[in-house]
Amino acid sequence: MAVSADWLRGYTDAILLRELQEGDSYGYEIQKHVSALSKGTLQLKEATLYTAFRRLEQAGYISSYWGDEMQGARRRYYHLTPQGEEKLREEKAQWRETRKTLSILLGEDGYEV
Amino acid sequence: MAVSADWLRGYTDAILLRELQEGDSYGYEIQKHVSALSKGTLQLKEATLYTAFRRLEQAGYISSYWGDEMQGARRRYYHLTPQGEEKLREEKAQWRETRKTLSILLGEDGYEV
DNA sequence: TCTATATACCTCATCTGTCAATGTACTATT
DNA sequence: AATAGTACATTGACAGATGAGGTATATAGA
Repeated sequence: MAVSADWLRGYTDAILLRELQEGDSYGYEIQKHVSALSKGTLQLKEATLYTAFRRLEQAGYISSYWGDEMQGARRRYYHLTPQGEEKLREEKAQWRETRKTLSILLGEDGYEV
Repeated sequence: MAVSADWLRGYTDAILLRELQEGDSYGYEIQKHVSALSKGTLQLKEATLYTAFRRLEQAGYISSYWGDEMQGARRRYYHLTPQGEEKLREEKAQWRETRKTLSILLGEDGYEV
């Protein structure tokens, strides 16, 4: 079952920041990695991906630079800034809270309703 | 920590359907109940609540009727339809999938990254 | 009596993130 | 020459959340 847009909204930023925590990377690679990690259930669309990168860079959470590929298509690499690391910590805390709250509200395992 | 808008988006419908699974209810009561269950971390805004009711009724997932209050403000009660029950099952399955996927992507407890 | 608070519902304009569609450009394979 | 893969980018449309505003009843307190 695929994870749809509305359920994804708001998590995109956290996912991208988390990916960059493993080291600098670029759009296409991150897209493939997320797809692989999620076993294909989450397919970040290109437009979503690049809009998110713009947003995150504008906010100072990531910075970017062009790779020096000698052959093949050019790549824009992204780097997690200290503010981005802090933001990621917040987003993860937010996720834990949301997960707990929704599990309660939807009546899931281990949480009393 | 409060659950913010973007993290909530898309879950509203599921939450409301789940509330109605416990029996017919009305906006104000559901709002208070959700707030209590979530220990105040999730405050459904009125506008969000009522637009969601419209959406759900239009889709056939709930039906509504006016209560016969003899005193006090009038109440519009909502009732979960069979289609709504089915929809709730789907939404809960979707939530389990989303929770699993995001826990993996954000590198949480028990899931390897 | 006047005021504030709680109950209870409703609508509209605005904002924001997602995404289909479209475009550019290079490389490798058939 | 055609097809597929890599890689980035923009734009307009769409949908859900919400601030701000409005309506109405009931009760408690100054």
